[in-house]
Amino acid sequence: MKSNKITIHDISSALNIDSSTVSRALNDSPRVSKKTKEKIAKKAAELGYQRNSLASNLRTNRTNTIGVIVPRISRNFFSTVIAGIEETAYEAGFNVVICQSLESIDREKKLIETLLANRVDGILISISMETTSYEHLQSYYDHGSPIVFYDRPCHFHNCTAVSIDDYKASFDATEHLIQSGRKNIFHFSGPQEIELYQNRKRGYKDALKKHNIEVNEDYCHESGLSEKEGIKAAKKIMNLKNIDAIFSANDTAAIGAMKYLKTQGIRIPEDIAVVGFNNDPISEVIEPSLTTVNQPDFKMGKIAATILLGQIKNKKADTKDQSIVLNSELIIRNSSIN
Amino acid sequence: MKSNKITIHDISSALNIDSSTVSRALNDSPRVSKKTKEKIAKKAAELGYQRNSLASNLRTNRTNTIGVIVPRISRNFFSTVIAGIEETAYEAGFNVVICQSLESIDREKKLIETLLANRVDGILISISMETTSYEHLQSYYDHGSPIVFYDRPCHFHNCTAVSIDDYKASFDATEHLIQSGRKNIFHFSGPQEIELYQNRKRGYKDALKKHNIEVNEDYCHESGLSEKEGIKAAKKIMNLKNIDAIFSANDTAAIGAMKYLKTQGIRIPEDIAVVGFNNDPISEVIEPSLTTVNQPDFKMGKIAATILLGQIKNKKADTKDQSIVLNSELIIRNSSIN
DNA sequence: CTGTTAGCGCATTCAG
DNA sequence: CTGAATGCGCTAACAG
Repeated sequence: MKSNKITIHDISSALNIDSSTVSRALNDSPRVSKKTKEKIAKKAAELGYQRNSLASNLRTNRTNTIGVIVPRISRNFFSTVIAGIEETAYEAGFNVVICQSLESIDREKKLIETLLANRVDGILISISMETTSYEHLQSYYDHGSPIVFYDRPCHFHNCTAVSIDDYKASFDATEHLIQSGRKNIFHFSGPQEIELYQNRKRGYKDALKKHNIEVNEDYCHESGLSEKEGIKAAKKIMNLKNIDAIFSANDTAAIGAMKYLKTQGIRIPEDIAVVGFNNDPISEVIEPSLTTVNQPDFKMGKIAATILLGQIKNKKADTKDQSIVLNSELIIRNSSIN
Repeated sequence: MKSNKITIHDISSALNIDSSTVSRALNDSPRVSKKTKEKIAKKAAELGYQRNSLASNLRTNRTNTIGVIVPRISRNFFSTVIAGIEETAYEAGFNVVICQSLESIDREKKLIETLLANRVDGILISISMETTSYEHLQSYYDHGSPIVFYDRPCHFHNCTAVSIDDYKASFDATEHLIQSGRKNIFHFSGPQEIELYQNRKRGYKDALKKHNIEVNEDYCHESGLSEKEGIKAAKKIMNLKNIDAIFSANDTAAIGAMKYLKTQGIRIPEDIAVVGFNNDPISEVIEPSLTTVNQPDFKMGKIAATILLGQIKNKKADTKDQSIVLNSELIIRNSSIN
């Protein structure tokens, strides 16, 4: 019914202590005696006081909230990253606002504006697949609040980016396929405007080169990362006839492809070996023959959040780490290709 | 660098128009002439003015934000509900704060407190599996802001709940199994303190009764809804020996069970037919023999959000709809059990 | 249609 | 250690 209209003034007058002291006590300022603090805390509880964070935020110009922009929360990798971010933020007393760009640059722009308008103290962002320039981040950056990129690396001023070494992971994955006897390796890739996909493709190509395998551009399928796209790519593979392995930038696409290939009587991994990127647990359950580049998801969230919170605290310190690279791990699920 | 310190006063003094008029103009009040509005809009753009919503929120005691509590964002059903909520809210100019309870009542409590502290204008909640009483919602409710339940029905004051008819859907699903010749139907259920699971179990039992099949309590497995639990239940089924069908309250559990059963040489659906609840798209792809109760997810989000926004607008109107029931649909994926 | 006045609830100077 | 005074930026009476 009636909103809890208890303010610091109510407890101030009830106790005959000035509201400024009450404010300090409630914020656990060292400048208030323990005794007074206790008295105030007790009264506050008694009256059912709840701080009005809107007022507090206005006054301090801080919201104790970080914004997280994620391409899509339903993707397991991202929801696990979010779990890591939340754990870290909650422990530090920060709130988390999660927004999904749905891989759309327009939507991403709007979200940034909204987060700016809501004065979040910092942003963690994994840019959308459509994002190739960062002007829309500029206004936020100018505002002075920190931005940390995760998963999909970016170069924007000297903002920190937390990611794995996509080049190396791709190189290793491709080399793994080569070492298990494959030569005609197809690659599912994404938009080359995005650094992540560039790096992965480079890793793929360089592994081929190292082993003196000719790079065939027809073997690279650039597209989105849905199961549907995986199926489309698989059809392309069927037409090529001689493909004996797939290195996919994404599990979902890989699963779609495998599903289709199986319907065509292809045995996996015997006929075509598959390595996917991103560790979706369904792949483990459903496609035990899918070898996977396992990315640190939860850990990535924790680390990215920790860095962001650090930057929020030392507003001044502009000595930001340029980039943090985490290790990934190749999980080989089916021994038959070893 | 410097935060955009442009306030309405800056544009007020630049134009020699009082700040209150500026405020009105910026809010598109009908009480300001079109001419003045244009002049103000132009100057605002020129100076790069951005409203400080913190101040606005403090003044109006509204945040134009709704809170969404969801058990787990990674579950496809929920992430699609969220998509529906977001679409509706964004169109209406509202922000959405998504929080996951992770099925924990403690966490749910904290989230409610946080949302209350952040003065969201309304809450959409699908209660956690641990939630059997609603005291923790009381403080929020007392505050006067509306709460709408979705998916998992609740009776809390006269708050609206949007859900499907779980009883009927379960009845139909079970009857479908019976009509395809099954008699020993196992049921994966959840905590019976939760209305949703009660309803589903009732539907299951009543369908059996209607067809004069004895209800065997040993055939009901009450537990969480993970794949792991599905496997556990499947082991129980193997011991029972005579089970020829499963009606699961959840796709994920059903998939886990199917996976295990297959490893045991059980053919699905020939030996054991399976119906799952919740429409996880992976089930369609991966387990084409899994028949599913298809719930309206996106639509549910849209409807729940629309109702909540309506209640936020007509603060006074306490004539809340008690409950909204949406239709579900049985999607039969494998014709062999018809 | 526009200006005047007065806070929203809190945190932070500056005094003591 | 505590009190008095001030204003964050905006909006909502109330006038005119």
